[in-house]
Amino acid sequence: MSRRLPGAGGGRTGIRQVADLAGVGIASVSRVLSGQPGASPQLTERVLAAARQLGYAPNALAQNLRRRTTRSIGFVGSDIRNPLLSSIVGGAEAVLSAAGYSVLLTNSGGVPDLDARRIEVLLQRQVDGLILLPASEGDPATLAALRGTDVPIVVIDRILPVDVNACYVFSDHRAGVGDATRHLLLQGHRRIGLAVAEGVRPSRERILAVEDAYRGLDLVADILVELGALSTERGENAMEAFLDRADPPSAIILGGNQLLEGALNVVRRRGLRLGKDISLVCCDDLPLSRLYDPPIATVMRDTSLLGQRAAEMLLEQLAHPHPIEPIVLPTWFIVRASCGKPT
Amino acid sequence: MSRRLPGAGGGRTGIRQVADLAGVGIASVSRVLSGQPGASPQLTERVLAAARQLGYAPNALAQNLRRRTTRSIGFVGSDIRNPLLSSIVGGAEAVLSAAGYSVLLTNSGGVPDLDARRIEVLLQRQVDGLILLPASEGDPATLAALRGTDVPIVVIDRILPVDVNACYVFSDHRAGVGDATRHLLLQGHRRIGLAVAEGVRPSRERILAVEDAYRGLDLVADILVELGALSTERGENAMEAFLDRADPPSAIILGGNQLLEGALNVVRRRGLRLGKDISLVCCDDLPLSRLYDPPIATVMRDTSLLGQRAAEMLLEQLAHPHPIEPIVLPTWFIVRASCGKPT
DNA sequence: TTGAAAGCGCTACCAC
DNA sequence: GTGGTAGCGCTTTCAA
Repeated sequence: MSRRLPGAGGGRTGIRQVADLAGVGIASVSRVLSGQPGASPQLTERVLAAARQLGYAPNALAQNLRRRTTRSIGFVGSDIRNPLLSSIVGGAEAVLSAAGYSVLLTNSGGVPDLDARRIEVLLQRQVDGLILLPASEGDPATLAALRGTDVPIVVIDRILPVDVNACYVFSDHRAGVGDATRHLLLQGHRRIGLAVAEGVRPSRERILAVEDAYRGLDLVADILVELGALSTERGENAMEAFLDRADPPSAIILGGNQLLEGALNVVRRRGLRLGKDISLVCCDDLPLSRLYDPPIATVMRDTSLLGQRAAEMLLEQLAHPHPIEPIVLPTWFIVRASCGKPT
Repeated sequence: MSRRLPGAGGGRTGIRQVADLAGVGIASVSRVLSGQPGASPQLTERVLAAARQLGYAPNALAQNLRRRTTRSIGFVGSDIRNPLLSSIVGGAEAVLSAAGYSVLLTNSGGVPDLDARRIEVLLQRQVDGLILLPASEGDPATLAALRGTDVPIVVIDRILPVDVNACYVFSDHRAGVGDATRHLLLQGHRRIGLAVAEGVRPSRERILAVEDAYRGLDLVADILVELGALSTERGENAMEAFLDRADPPSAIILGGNQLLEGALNVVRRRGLRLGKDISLVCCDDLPLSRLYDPPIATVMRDTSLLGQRAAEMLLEQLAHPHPIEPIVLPTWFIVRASCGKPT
């Protein structure tokens, strides 16, 4: 029994209305509008006219349910407010939307448990794929959620257990931090402080890079590591921890731009001269890093590209799932005046 | 042992499988899992057990199609890479996901035509509502797309024609810029350069605020306005345009943090001393603005709050559509050393 | 209390 | 070529 009211305001305009107005079957409407071959010019014409007249747009929900694909992907990150993440998201969104995909964005705020929940929601929503930059690499709930699905997963700068079946896009943190460390060592620094996040790949790589650099110059590694979150406060704490030691490092590498502001606060507060009393290198850029006085030496990378590559990799997997080698994108060190010789 | 092997058992686990395993009808499964009253304890128990055993999660697509609501909202912005936008998105996402909504994020890159397309896509995807921060206020395609829908729309810092039927969250740009201008005038500045984006509410408000400030002090307004995009290059151009004049302004207000880096480049290149040779105020913060030498005087606002309020307003409209007054959130001026007396 | 069945709006198969 | 029609997986009457 049809419950469509006659005239305006009755039912929403669906494929049925278009078919009626054009005087054809709904199958034909579907075919024409989805550009499938095998419709006569005049039928095509009639359908198009009717659709235009009604301002018809297909209900993606129904299409998706039927087609068993949503052309949407889920992005799971910790905090979009972080310029790093937003740049990655921006890069990924550009590629994905150009390919006709929509991005479902979730923010866990760094709470692992939320990561898991958000992933479950995304999977319920039948996303076709996932791009992940989780706060932690080992959260059981997150891993369980991930193991329960078949959709392609691309992970950025994290390593998940093999049974999760993900693809990877990494930054070559070793290159940039290695160069930075070598520079510091050649300047004469012998004890280096390293403040990094806990339990994620970039931190491990950075620590290894520093160690390697010592070794490469036949020096005995003398490294102080501060593990913790990535935040302004943490930047302050770590910096103070380094400087309060009886044997403070003469150079410090910050494993994240979120730490920079805090670290600089401490430097100022203590009246230290950057590049003289203490040398500083920051991983990842900030808009004014280059213009700071003195300019902040930085380990750079193209974060937008990181997102783009992740998206491309996902699209590839969507088209044709297959095991694939991780992509490794470059980082590079830019010497600036925040690094100087030790006193 | 709840994980199903791929391919095992034939069909994906749907409500049907749960019903069969529990030996009940699918209607009962639906009722139990959506927490509707009127199911006996033992039925509930059986269904829950079966669902758990199969690792069943309802297909949100099917639910949404049937319920005619998706619990998703679309966010349309120009560039998520802009810290301002990412902070707004972050605030909105937090509120929305806490309320059970997902966010579909789109980035137009500032191309008005893309704004329109993205909105159409979101509407096809049946989002329940829209949060907009469009690049332009007057793009015909965008407005047409917006007029074609009934979903609640919340617009941030833009004004759309009344026939679009949107709700608004504004920043009180006049307060902050007014205070900044008064400060500059009281310092003795008489000619002020203002670099703002073209054709959007914040720019109009800022111009008015500057004019009002002159008037309030019984001064004849002497304002130079540079209209354009918001980018580093534009910051350079605008700054050069101001400084190249025969009668350059002694103080400059930048209507967007995207302009700051470019403006500072020019200041440096020309060897000008900020706060002495030229005074500078920037609208919206950057992580290192406060630590710059000299610190950058800034018109502040809580951008995350902007996103939160927008989200809350949308949720309100979702629950109960009704005309509602715009929300206006504060901005405030923070004097810093980049402002000084004119020479 | 429970279940069968009618769709939600669409695609794709199959017959004409 | 074209148009019925059977579902996609779910919710929600309605009847039992």
